[in-house]
Amino acid sequence: MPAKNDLALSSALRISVMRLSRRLRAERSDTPLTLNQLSALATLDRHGALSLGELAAHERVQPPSMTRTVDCLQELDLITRTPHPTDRRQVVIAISETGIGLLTEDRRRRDAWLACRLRELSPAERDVLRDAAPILERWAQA
Amino acid sequence: MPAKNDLALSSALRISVMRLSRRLRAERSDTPLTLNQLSALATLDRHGALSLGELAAHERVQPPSMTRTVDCLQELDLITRTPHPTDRRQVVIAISETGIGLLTEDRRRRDAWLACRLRELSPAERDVLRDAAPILERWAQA
DNA sequence: GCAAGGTCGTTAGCTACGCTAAACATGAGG
DNA sequence: CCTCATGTTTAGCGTAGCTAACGACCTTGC
Repeated sequence: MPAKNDLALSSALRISVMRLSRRLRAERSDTPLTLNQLSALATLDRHGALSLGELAAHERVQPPSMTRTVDCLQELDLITRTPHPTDRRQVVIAISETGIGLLTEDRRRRDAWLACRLRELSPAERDVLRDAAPILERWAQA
Repeated sequence: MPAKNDLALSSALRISVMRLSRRLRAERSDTPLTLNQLSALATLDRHGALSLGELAAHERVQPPSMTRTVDCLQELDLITRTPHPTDRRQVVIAISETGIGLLTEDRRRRDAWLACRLRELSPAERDVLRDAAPILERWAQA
């Protein structure tokens, strides 16, 4: 398969991903959190406490952007900001009990749109996406 | 496979898609156009002239958002706004010669990041994405 | 005909969420 | 100490989505 097909494929993927992200952004549940805030919270849940810079790197975002996200999460008592034990420049962000509660409570409801779409697929199609997800994930982190 | 795996899958897909869209937005080429403007232009190229409302629907966007996108494209003479022949409320948007030129000229350069990533994949992985793309595309349009 | 109400596009104003540049605070080394 | 590097925040900007409201225009019912 020559490069021509790859170009068409990348174009299709690009447009689909952009539209799907818009779609997902609109399909958020009734929590007060945006998808980005939820994503940061989930990252803290999965990886444990992180410095602001590490969290920003995980979310592929510049530190100033993460500061604002964290500000909002702290406002809602979903995370805690504590000074780093040895390096007082750093700030350690950790998910709070309230945050964990919201996350587990929300995991049942969020992704409703995607989960619903998944159920509409054939098993073969689901398998395709199961294979594709790690590739997209790798790209998103690269 | 029970619903639990589907939930994990939808969660992984959601986060990947959101991060990838951020990534793609940052990796735009040196054209003066954003990815959304390019997407709208490509839609006009593929589907021919559309009313603003139709174009907005195609792009899964509300009409006011599309008005602004189209304003910008018209500023650059990439599209034309003409009154609808019979219904003077509507506006017909069509890609211009300049727009087609920019599109074909740009198709070679854009998607560089994704195309580059595609080349890094094994043939099997490319096939996975080739299968996955239509599914994502269907979702994005649904 | 013509007034009432619906549709299409635009304008105005809001929010979310990225970014860079620069300020501030702290740590490390000469 | 003084300087320079590093981590976070502040300030300001840009893009792109949304809803609400408005004007222009069609359609319909009287």
